[in-house]
Amino acid sequence: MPEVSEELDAVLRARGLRATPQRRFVLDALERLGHATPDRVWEQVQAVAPSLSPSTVYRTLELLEELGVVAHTHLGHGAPSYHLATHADHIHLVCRRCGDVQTADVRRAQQLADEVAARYGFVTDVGHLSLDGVCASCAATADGATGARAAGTKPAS
Amino acid sequence: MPEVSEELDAVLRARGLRATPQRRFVLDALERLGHATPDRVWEQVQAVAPSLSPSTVYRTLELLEELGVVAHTHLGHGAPSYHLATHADHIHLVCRRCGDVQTADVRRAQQLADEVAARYGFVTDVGHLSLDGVCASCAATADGATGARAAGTKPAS
DNA sequence: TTGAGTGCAAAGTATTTGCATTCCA
DNA sequence: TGGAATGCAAATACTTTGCACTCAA
Repeated sequence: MPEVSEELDAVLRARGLRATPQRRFVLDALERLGHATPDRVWEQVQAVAPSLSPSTVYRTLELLEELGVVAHTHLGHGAPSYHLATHADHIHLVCRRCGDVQTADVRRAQQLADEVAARYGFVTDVGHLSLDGVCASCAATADGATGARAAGTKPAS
Repeated sequence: MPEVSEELDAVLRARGLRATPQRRFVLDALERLGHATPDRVWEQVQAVAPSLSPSTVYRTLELLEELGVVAHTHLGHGAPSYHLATHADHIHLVCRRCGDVQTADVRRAQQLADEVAARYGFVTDVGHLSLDGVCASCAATADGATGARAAGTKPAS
């Protein structure tokens, strides 16, 4: 039994909102996926609740975000990626070649945020930080040197 | 007379592509704007070429990116933001409250990229780096402490 | 019981694509 | 002239919204 669902019930109760199975399904799916677009979440939820509509996924994710249970980032192309708020102590490395997203625990990210705060007064949300680039396996596959720009005329992003 | 346009002609010729006025307009607009969404570029271009269609803006930006003349990042919500490739030596600070985008020259960004490369083999494109957060003026306006999450139920992003 | 929450379908918004026409090389 | 590039409109993808029905409290 996922602990997040328990937390969810508590948070919802605290706000006088209703704990519905749909909301649990969406949260469970997201927990299982780690990070995912609304579309992927919907796919995943279909397995346990075939009638749950995309609208509900969008509405639920928005609500969960407002409640501070989940957060989202804009990785690559179009769809935003959601993940548990408790899962926010890392940054995302998004490969523009294969579209893969890996997480990284990087201390320097905080140093960067600190510097930006000191010099520009800008308060960075480190949890939403994502780096665009090329992952290790893609860099190995393609001809590392020259290919970077010329090779993929149609990058993932 | 913008120097970028001269460079554009050269780059296009080198690839056997045609130098059309539309392509110059798009590039000029982007140069003037600094960084902008396809939509904003189109708006700007309307002033000099009212008949230029949105499709052409999209196609041109895609081409220019492939040519390495411009680059894009995903700032806030949906629309990608384009900027000149020569303009890539900075990172973006995107305010989720007011949507404003400011640029910052931060040395630590490179250090962060270096650490990620060393530990994960991930090659970061520092030019695409953007930080999500709250800008100085917004932080000052809203109640800085508690309000961060509770206040704006509907953040810009 | 009763109104918050859901499902469905229609409406938006952003971007892409097909094709006939235009015009750069 | 000949084919690349454009403009227009239709097509897609993604997300939001209106409304009647359902069900958690």
